[in-house]
Amino acid sequence: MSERDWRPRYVQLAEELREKIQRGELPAGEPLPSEPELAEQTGISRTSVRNAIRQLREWGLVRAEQGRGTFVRRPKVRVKRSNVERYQWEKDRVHEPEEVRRQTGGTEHDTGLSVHDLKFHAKYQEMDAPSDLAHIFGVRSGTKLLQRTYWTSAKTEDAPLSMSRSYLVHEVVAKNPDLLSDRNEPWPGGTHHQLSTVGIEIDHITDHVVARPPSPDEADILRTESGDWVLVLRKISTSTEGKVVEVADAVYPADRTELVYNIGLKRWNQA
Amino acid sequence: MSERDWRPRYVQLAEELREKIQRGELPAGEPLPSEPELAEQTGISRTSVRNAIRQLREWGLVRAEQGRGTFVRRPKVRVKRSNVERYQWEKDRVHEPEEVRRQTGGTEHDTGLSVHDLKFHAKYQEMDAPSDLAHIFGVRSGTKLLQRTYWTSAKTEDAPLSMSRSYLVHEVVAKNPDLLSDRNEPWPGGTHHQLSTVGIEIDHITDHVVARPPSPDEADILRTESGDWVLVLRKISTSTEGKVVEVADAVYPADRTELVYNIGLKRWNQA
DNA sequence: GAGTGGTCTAGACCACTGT
DNA sequence: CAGTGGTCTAGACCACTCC
Repeated sequence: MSERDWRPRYVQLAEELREKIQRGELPAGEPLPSEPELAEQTGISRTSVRNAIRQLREWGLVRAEQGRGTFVRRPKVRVKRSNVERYQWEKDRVHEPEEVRRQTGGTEHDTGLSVHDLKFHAKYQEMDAPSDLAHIFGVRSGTKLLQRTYWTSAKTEDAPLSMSRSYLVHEVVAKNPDLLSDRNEPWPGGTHHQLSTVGIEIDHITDHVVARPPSPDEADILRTESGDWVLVLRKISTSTEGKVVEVADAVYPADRTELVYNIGLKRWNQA
Repeated sequence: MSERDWRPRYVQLAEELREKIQRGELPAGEPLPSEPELAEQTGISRTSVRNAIRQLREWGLVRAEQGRGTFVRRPKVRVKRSNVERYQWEKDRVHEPEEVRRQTGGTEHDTGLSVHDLKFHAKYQEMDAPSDLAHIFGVRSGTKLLQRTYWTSAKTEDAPLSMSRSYLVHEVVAKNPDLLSDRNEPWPGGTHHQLSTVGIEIDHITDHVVARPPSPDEADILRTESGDWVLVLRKISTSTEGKVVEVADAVYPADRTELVYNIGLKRWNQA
């Protein structure tokens, strides 16, 4: 006598399919049986079958494609971002000769893809500081900011995408008019070099990491599935004079991203 | 003549309710109209109303409670974890006198809650190293590990919860038998002090941050909503001798957590 | 017991994909 | 064109909460 299974039928079906997928019985890329087929096989209604499939989608195991079928997703390879090393690398790059700086940008360094795999987009806009940014910069709400939006689109499928917004105090960077136009992007040497042209050196950077559901435009650019989340990294850069000079928000698809931070500790015997 | 709205009706309803919530017309804590009520008001079926509400749940805006109603969630306050400072603090604490070490543990430091608000749980188990952990520790698969599971449950509502698993190589810590039993938890001075009793000093720590849907037991302990994700932090500690001595996985509710990393950069003029 | 959300059915039409 | 997933209806019964 086996015990009665009190779980809802759609949960039971979802679990069955999950096990089949994880045992490799339904390999990645393969379609599930169609919804009417599953309904007939299991003797439950199509609505409940759809409920089970919705569960599998929330678990990130399958992806439904309109008119084609529902397919087992291949496990996402997470792209590692080591920001401690990356930020130092970006800073060091400023004193390289221009032809070296031209060869790789931050994005290529992030993704490991070459310039040829990526399309780079940049857009500059002026805006009034909302209260949270004003507070971080230590300026009054409504102070003019330069907002720079960057996104990359990959030519190859399954490549990691990203989207970021950077904020600078307009008055600070306006000393060099070249910094105000997106026609100068991609700037060889990146933000560190841009800021160095107005006499700013960055002393330290603080990363703030949160995860949340994507906004509609983020979902669009990153091509996330329904139920996916994004990792949001707010990078706050402080100059050697102790002023916050840049705030940058980067948005990554959470299931394809791993952030790595290396932290050295003081030795006891050197205290 | 207004244009026809081609979006599905449940999406339209979801958007309408989202706007009402964000305009404050439906304040946090208030119930939505019941499902039959919404169905009647809008003239669509209850199934479609439920679809709209599912959308709002995925957006994290509402929470459904069986038998009571569907309520507007109050925006979650994120608990900040500054691991750079925290890890150094934990290391420094080892050389404090025992009565000081006894007063606060890592958990209290994390959450800002006092000992009285939290129930602390610890469980030790032996296990054979799975291949990923074996690879990190640099030992053979199947090597005996000590697995330590910690979780806190809060007495007050809405308090941040957490759950973590720590792994040590059994042979390494067995030199001090006190380290093998969970009856000695909470250990004054934490892992740094525990390891110091077998002659180990930690030199640096690497944090690996990913986000994913919770496993069923994680969802249970953290009381996450369906559709919520968790932040998983894998902390890898390396000794002054260059060996990985501890791997610890901490799981946090993603919508209540913010991780902060402070990164100092080398000065140009000191190069 | 009345009202809530959770599960479930047996249909229907639609938009999209492939051949 | 047939077959897929997406939307939608009009019912039904259940488990749970609160009075």
